[in-house]
Amino acid sequence: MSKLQPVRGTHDLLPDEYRRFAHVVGAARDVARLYGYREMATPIFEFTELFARGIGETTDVVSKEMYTFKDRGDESLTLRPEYTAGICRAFIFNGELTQQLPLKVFAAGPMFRYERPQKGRQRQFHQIDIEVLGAPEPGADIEVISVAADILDRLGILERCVLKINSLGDPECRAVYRKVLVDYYSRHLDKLSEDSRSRLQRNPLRILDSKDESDKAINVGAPSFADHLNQVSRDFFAAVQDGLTAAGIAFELDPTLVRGLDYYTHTAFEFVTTHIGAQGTVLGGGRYDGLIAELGGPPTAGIGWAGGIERLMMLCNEPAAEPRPVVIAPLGAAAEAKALGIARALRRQGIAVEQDYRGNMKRRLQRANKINARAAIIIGDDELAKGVAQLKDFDSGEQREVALDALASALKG
RNA sequence: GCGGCCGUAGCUCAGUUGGUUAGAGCGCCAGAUUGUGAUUCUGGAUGUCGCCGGUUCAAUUCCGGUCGGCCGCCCCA
Repeated sequence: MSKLQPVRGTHDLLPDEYRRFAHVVGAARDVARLYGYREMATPIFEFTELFARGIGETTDVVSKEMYTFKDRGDESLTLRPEYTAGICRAFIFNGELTQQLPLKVFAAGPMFRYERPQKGRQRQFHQIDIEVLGAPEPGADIEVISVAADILDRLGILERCVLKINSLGDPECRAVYRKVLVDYYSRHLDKLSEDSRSRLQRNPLRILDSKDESDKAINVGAPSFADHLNQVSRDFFAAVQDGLTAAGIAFELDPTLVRGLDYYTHTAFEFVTTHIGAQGTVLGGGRYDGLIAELGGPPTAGIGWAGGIERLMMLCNEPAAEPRPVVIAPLGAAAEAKALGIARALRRQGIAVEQDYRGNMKRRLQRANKINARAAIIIGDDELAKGVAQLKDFDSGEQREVALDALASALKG
């Protein structure tokens, strides 16, 4: 038993659950397509260097959560912990992608992070992802958030989520603010929690969001980022907010919203919910104008987000039931052989038909009922001789005789 | 990485103040005569009581470890 257990933080997606998984991805894919985003995929592992440089050496994700290993050629590889770096790498590497900007892509797939699992947090988890490269305008921020809102809406969960946005400014004013903040906290070092003291150099903006009571008290007097945004950043953030309002997308300003990946600039946003436990961020992202240059590409603006498929699954209601199949139930060797051809002809017309491999009439109808079939086509020697079948409707229980060549229209009507 | 709770049939759970064959509901399987489901009735099987070790005459029950899940922190999707 213990040997057959999946690795901690991973799990099997059984058919019922996979159906909901596919429902989430399908909805996202459909909406993304409506906005002109094209789907693509990048490898599940990359050179470790890509993530170390892209995400930031000091971030939690890079410093303690990556699945990194050496392959047989002694290369250091890492299972991707997020999608953005890989897509930016592909953008830089594949010149054709740089020819028509902005590039708008949709992607989905597994991500890997060595974290302590709990509800909504696995070591292998799955994300849907949207990126726009080569668009420095606030219109891209607005659009990308709009795609997200529409996906959540299509899944029926938008009203259970709140959109929080913040501006992290450009590198210039962020550096200034960071310094001001570090100075402020340094003056209150003795009252800071242990967590926050370690955050002070690594990611001081995080302290603003601390849940520690003592930290909260200090935060009351902390300098605010809004006061330190330069004019460019201020204008940009205002344009994003105006656009969201114009698009009819509700949002809340959250000055404590700080994303943990180094590459973010300007807009940061999250759709959060209180319905699925502590891991309430269902989708989040932001702008990363410096990332592509940092990775060695041509200076190119970027913005995007990732959504946690498992978290979205927890929140959304059951997808529409699948179409009910028809079961073909032959009796005897001759009918069984004939049924194979009949079933195939019906499937070619788009009718879902299932045929058991064994069993008498009772067993076949029992199984038909179990798989929620809508009808059964019953064929024995008598029917074979007359070129007909008994068509039994499971909901009404009624059964009637139908000519074999009229089966398709009878089942469609 | 830190703190806490939990682990009994496929599922949801009860139970043993340590003591013969560990239970229920749902589900599953088989029957209620010849080629007809679901409903009803009758019968049946569920299981190393997560795993390893310790204490004990005796452990599923107590203790330790381990694996896994969950809750909070951290972090994030």
